[in-house]
Amino acid sequence: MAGLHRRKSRVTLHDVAHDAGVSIATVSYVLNKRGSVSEEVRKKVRRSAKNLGYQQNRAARAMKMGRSSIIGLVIPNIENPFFATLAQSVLLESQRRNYQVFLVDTEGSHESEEKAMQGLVAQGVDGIIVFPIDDSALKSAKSDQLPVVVLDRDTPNLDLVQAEYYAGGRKLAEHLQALGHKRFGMLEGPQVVTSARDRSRGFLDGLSKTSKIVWQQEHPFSMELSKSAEALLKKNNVSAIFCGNDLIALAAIAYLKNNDIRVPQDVSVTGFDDIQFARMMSPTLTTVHMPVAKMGVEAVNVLIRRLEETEAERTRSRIVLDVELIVRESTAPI
Amino acid sequence: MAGLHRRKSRVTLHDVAHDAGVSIATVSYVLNKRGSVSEEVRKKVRRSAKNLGYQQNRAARAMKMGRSSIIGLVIPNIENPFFATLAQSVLLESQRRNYQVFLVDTEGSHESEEKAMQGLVAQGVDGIIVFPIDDSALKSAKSDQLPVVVLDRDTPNLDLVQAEYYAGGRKLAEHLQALGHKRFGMLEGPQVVTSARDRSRGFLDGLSKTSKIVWQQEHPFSMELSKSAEALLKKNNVSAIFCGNDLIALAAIAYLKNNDIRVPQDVSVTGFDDIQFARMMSPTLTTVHMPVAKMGVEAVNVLIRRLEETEAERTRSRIVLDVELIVRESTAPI
DNA sequence: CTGAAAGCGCTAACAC
DNA sequence: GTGTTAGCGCTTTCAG
Repeated sequence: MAGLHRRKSRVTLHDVAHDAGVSIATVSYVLNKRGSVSEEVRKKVRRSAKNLGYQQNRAARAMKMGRSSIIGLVIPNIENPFFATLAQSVLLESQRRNYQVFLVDTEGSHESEEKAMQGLVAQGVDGIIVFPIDDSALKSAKSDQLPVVVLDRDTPNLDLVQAEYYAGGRKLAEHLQALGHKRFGMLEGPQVVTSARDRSRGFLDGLSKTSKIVWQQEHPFSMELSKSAEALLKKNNVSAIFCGNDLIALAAIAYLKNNDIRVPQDVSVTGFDDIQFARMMSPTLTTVHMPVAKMGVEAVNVLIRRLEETEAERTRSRIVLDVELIVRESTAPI
Repeated sequence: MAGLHRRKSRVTLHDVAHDAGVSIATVSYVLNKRGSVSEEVRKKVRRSAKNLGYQQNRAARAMKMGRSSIIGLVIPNIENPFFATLAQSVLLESQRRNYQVFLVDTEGSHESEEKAMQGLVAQGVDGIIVFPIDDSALKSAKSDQLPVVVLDRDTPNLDLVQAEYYAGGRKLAEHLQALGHKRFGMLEGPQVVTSARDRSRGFLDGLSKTSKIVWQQEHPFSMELSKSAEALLKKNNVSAIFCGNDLIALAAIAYLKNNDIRVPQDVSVTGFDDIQFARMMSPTLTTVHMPVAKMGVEAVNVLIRRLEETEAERTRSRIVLDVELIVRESTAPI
């Protein structure tokens, strides 16, 4: 049991062939359900394989076939529940379809994103699904080298899966105005990111002329509230606050409460994404539900379709999923 | 740009060798900093490699070397922030040390855990880090086939990294009693899991004879509160509630508040793990801080050490990390 | 219906 | 110092 740990020379096709008294080619045929092998030999081979505990050497197979059945998934930060859910759905769908996935967390750094893409190509992945930090070029995404599916950020020439951010922003504006709100604060996501920009645009476009943006500030998609954001919140001079995502909203609400500004009595707050926790916090969060899980599944579908397509069918896919306004407790009539 | 997507036959050693006018062996030597090659040739080779955009074919290398520089990470549920943080630390540490990682999410199913381990071995990973669903055997963990590091659940013969659960439980008991609490409810984690059992044991052992457990119930490590748990909470007949982890605590608090039972005025609640959100909710959560990130790093260290060790040094490592009581708002004097 | 054999791209003896 | 070469384990064409 406590034997040595170097990869023990595993059972190979050769061993199985020898054991079954056939050639390695035959074994390969049987195991891959290819070619025509008599039922009799078939059984014999299978038995030998099982007895010896044969396991295909994927590296060898990958090398021979030029395909590894591995896909790479690159995301900015797995600690963000949004990405956790996304990763989970990509993982499960991939497993279901017999692909393994290399997960790379870039920690929001362009440099590691760059390196990750390179690294994955070197590793011989068949394709990559990437949720980029922001819209900046995505230089390594040489889609001519291998298929790349981009999540969220629209990138020329690459397959895309995203959600209706603009519509989501509008819905929030309409909802808040229906409650009578007229003076707004905005803690937007980084505007260098399309999806954040679209949310803001949708929100702003949804505002009527009687509504007013009292203050507006960019904020990282994170729970660490910036000093300037705190200063703005403290002013307590708006009746509703639009936040770029749920994490920002979460942080804002916590801060407001600590400063004796009640949510939603004194100020309404909205999020975006609808992470798991949005409905567990208090007050529960009014937000826009993102079809994260579906995004993951679609991304895998698009990628695998691309991997298995013939050249003729090449046409960029662009999948845009619906979002939904989820009204909870953090917003109330003025 | 819109070229075909089959893996374009990549630049190989041979191409570089040809371009540089040397043999492939020389190129290999240069690129792997092995053997002795004159500085002149060295430069020439590097230039050619760069020009042609050479990228090592890892599959071929893996096959030749019998080592893939890939490690497998198996966890029950990446959506649980605890595991997200863990995964992140494993990912980063692995990347830092030039290993890629296959992440597998077993969704809490023994069957997929089993399959995952098998699959990873087949894929040719060098080693596996696994956070098992529970203590049941972990049958596929043939540590004689490749190194396996187990997180959290103590498993015979396998390297282990875990935390001081027992001590954590005790600290909670002491803290609550110091606040004057005497009547307790327990929403423990699944007792089939050692780590959950240890938390409970620690808590119970930390109680003095004047303290009383009014009710005690097992609960999955999740935010979906069970009906029976709700019934218990509703009774409102205890002054403090021990929860198996933060998620349970989160759900319990939300439920209590919905039923007009105030936390901590009417009842104190404690969690375990100290996930990111524990300090963002309201009330902020008193809990036991788990050194998750450190666990991940240690696991990678142990695994890689094992991968690179010579047989002689084999000795099972068992790393137990300290935990820390974090007092926040969800607990108060009676 | 089955087998022999040619590589996939790479590393590392071993020659020169 | 540098090149030749033998495989790693597998798939697949081509003979038989």
